[in-house]
Amino acid sequence: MPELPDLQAFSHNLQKMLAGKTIKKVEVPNAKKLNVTTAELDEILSGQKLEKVYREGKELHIKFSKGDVLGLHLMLHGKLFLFDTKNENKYSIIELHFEDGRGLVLTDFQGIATPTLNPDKKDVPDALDVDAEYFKKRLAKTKTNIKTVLLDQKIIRGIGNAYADEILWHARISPFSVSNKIPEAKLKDLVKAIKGVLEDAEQSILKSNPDIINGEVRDFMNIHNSKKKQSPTGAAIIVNDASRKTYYTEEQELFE
DNA sequence: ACGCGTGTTACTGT
DNA sequence: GACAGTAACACGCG
Repeated sequence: MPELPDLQAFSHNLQKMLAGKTIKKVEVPNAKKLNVTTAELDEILSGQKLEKVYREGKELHIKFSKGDVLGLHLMLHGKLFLFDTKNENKYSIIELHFEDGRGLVLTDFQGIATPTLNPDKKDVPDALDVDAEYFKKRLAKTKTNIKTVLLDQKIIRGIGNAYADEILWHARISPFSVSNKIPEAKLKDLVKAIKGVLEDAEQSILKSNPDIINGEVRDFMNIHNSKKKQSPTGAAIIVNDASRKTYYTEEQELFE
């Protein structure tokens, strides 16, 4: 469930709470897709000091003193918890035990959240780094609708279903617009909306939940919000009937 | 109490 | 190959 602003808030707080701690042991009760063996992971990380936690696309990255990085992808339901001495949370995927006795656990009842040791560098830009020029070039031949593009991690990393709707409303672009029909000026609005919506959301989350490291806060969202019937400017919010719901209004221009 | 929600991969079909 | 659509993963939550 967490999207980019949630992950951004988590990384901020994990950094505050965990930087400087040294790994005593790593346990991996359930990570089918981990790219190294449990023994290798424990061997490599044990003794290293946790230096930094940051977000890359939809992953959290934990950087250690010898330069190794542990990537955590929370997928739909991954949750992080801190614990004293022993993890009591169900559905544990991976546990980092620190020398002071405390620990960090990633859980996922669905079992699909994934840790990765030293994930490959991606050349796809992060959502907070794109500019209009990039979109113009990248979308020139793309006929897919713009919402699908925002969700495509091979084009732009970090945006999920809920924030895609929120961003497109702010840019006043219909989610069903054909990507290569969107005029350049509108692509500029889109880039501004991406940064504005995502950065404002992170601030809202940290303001209402200063220590958050899991879950999600969505009550401030204006469009992708089942409790709201109208946009802030008074237009009726329309919800389509697909498996991934799209929320939008007639205020958004359709390019086709 | 029961239906909704979320990311990714894998697959079919046009 | 581009693009659309769907299922599966399986439970917490209101």
